[in-house]
Amino acid sequence: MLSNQHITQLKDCRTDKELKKAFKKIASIEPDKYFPTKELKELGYMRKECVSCGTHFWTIHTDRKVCGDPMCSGGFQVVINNPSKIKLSYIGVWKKIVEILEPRGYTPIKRYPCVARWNPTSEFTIASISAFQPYVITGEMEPPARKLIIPQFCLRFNDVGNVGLSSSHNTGFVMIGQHTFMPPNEWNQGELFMDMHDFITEGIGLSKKEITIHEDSWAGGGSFGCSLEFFSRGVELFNQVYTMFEQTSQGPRELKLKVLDMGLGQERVAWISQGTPNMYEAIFPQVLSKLRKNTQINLDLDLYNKFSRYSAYLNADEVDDMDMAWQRVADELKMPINILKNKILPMTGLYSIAEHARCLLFAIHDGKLPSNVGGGYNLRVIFRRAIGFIDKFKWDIDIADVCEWHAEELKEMFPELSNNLDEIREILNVEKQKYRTTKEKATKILDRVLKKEEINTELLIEMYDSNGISPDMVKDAARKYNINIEIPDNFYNLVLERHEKQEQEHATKKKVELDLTGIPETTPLFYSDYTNIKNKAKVLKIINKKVILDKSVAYPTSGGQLHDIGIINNQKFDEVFKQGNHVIHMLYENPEFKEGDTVIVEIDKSWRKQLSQHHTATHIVNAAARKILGNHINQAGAKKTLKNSHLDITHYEQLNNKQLKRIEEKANEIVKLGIDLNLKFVPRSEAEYEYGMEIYQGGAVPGKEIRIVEIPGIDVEACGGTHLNNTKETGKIRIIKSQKIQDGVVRLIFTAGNASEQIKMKKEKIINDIGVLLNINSEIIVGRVSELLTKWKNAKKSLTSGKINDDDLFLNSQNKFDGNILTNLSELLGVNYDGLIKKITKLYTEWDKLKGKLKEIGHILSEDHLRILISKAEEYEGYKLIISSFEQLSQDDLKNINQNILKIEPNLISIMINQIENGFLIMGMMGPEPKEKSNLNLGNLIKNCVDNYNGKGGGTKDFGQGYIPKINLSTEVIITYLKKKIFI
RNA sequence: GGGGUCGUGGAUUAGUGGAAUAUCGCUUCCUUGGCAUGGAAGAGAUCGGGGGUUCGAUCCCCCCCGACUCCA
Repeated sequence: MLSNQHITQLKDCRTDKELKKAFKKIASIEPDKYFPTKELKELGYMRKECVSCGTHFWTIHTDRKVCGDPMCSGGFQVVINNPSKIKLSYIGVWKKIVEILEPRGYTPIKRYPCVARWNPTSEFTIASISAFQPYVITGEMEPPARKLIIPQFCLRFNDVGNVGLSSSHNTGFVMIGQHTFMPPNEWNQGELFMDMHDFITEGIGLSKKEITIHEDSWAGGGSFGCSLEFFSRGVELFNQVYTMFEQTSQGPRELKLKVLDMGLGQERVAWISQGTPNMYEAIFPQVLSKLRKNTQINLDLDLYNKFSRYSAYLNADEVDDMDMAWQRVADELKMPINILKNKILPMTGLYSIAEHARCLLFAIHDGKLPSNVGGGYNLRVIFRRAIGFIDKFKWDIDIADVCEWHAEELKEMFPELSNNLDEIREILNVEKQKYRTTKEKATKILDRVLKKEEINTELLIEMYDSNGISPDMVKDAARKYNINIEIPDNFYNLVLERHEKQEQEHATKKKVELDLTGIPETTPLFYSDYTNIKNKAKVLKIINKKVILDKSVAYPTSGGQLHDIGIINNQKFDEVFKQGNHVIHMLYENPEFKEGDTVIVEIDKSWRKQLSQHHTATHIVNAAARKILGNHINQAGAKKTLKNSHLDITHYEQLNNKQLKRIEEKANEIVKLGIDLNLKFVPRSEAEYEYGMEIYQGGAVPGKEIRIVEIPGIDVEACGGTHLNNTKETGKIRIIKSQKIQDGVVRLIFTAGNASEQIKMKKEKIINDIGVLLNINSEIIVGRVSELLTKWKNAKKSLTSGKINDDDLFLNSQNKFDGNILTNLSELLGVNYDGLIKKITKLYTEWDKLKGKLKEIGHILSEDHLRILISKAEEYEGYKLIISSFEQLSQDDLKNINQNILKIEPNLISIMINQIENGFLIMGMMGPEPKEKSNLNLGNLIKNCVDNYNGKGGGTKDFGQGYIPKINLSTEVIITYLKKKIFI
């Protein structure tokens, strides 16, 4: 179909963008070849070129000069003289398309989740075709039907700022897809075009004179084709993409499977059909009427009617200066900007709340939680934007209520949304609480900063980036202090620049790949029975110590499960990994066999068993967590090693010990039930149909046939790992700990089988060791350690105060404790299990030393002794000056003694020399009065002194300390030197 | 996935390479018939945990734990 000349033109296109551009040009030169021009002409359309933007378009108006784009044709004109003859409700749109297309051979199918677990390239479903990406498009998977229509709820967050403000933006919307997957000989472009054209004219009742059709092209993921966009009154109703070609290294060629991708906005069609002032009024009228009842806001639909024609001017993406844009709209409407804003903004707030609530309802229902990272962040942003409006206008609205109203309004079309409203309410409550906390924190920070610092751009960026305080918030808060804040126009660009700079510094490493061209793929033998640990195989390739066989039982690291280890002909391999579908065994030493030889592979049985136990346990824990915590639990990641396994689950808060215990109990119940696992390969579409999209817990899985791991009645997942034959073989599951690894994701770390025994023994050993250390029974450990901590603190205090309580010198608590000893100690001491022994040992030895020290220097610290020292004082500038000498004390001791002297007589100067094994410590302090008035600077004096003897030290005027290393020197000499310096 | 900020008595926090701030709360006493209040004294800080650098680390460096936040 493509001419040689065009093939040459397209061949060098490397990006989708280049492809799209090049192909658009080619198609526009020969429209008859690529577009259904025959049908268009028969319908009476004429081809024209827009004088404004140059796009080729089709119309039945002989005198029309511009295309249907709102920029060229002057905004939306949906409301005045509404063109639609048939009024369709929101759900009515779907019903109507079913009514018209089903008899023409299209199968209506259920929507896919808007959280795209099956798709490795995208987190959210962003278009109806996403449901079939990538595997249907690549031909790896059969579509549910070759000709179908689907009401697909999609999420797009790139235009959040425009929602509510413009009359037609959404973060969540239904794209009704018309899709066909056809070999070239069955491809009938004209028919596909006519089906939709008939829907528009017959189904919605738009006359041909209301329709403008643009020629365009499309490219994505290496495929490309041309497309027709249908416009009416400035609104793009849908885009019908005919994907016919693909780009290969040899150049472009016709696809074996031609894909029709038609996406029609259900919201837009409902809008144009009803001719409401904006889209929102058309799509959720019941929710809006409830919101209006709650808020009692004045509705000026007539004004909105006019406003909506110009709201495209307020597109935040294209407008630099928002105030100017508002002025422009105000000018068009010939009214003062303030009045316009006061009337319109509450309405836009209400629309935003309604729209965002609907999006949250779908997204959370489909398994995404608000979070500070990943796609969840988008949910947080829209939630906070909605709450922002509620706060701003002081409305009494609970977003969870709004979600419930949506579920009700959508029940006929999407009944599933009503299933877990309570859970969604709880999730939103937690999210609201987080928002409140953050906002309070922000207020505090602002208050502090405004009192103290000058606000510059640098600080604005800093506050936004690390505390989420937007410049607008700063401006608001600054008003109270009568401070004017300058916000640069390009503020958000500055934030971006800052990120780019930081991110550039972290370049990523690229993986080295082996050249395996021409080598057959390895047949995996690890899918059937995990106890199958040995096979005969032919050596296909040897690269250094890397061995590739024709088939192998050895499991390569994948799906979060660690590889097997074992032997090939008595030679050890300690690593197995995968490149494509080749399994590569990494030998310890150079192989003694050669390519073409027949060898025996055998893997380590207990290693394999432990990993299988951990893997099956992971599925069990996942199911248990969902049973205990709710339907919002999905797997967000997992890793199984020999030592333990961890499973990341989507949950909105840290788990407490009680919840962990319940999950553990539930998991062990499942183990005890002794359920046989069902492992099988099933065609993908069959698996999805039978078990639902929840099977993709571990993420996307490639292949026409996918392996299903089923624990009947408990859990079904698409999974390639090694699994047990019966849940009983898992052994005891122990949850070791949980941690929140990011907002909305909690990690459960647990063990199964022998690893559980190891953990149990390890814990027992720790408890035993502590018992031995303190020479007590385990039941009083907690009481005793807690006592130790208190008495350790007290003893430290005794040294500074000089007051000794004899009770602190003995440990005698007999308090019994019957909870989890290690958990309790961990919390008490602020260390994890592994650090317990070390910490307790440290506390004990320090306390023991302190005891000794108290006995030793108790008399030094006694008031009598200190008074004796004071009585030996000399006079310096009218103050008492003490120079005293000690032996074998620590720097802290000197500090304590000095402090106690100053407690008795605040206005004196005290210098101490302390001889220790490695030399001398010097310390000096003075009271507040000499600090104020004396000429003596202790820091300088001591620095001078230690410098003189090759030591080091320093300090401030009223405090100095230093160290002189061991040299042939005596305390007296130092004292003499000091005195000489003081009394010059 | 990539960055940033923060972690100091029960709460909110100041602070800095050199003896750990303040406010609220708490305890006791005084004032009053009692309460609110007022006055006085006092207790309360493993400066998130562990390493390192240093004569000296709450402060600087590294690792871990926890909280928050921005971007894709």
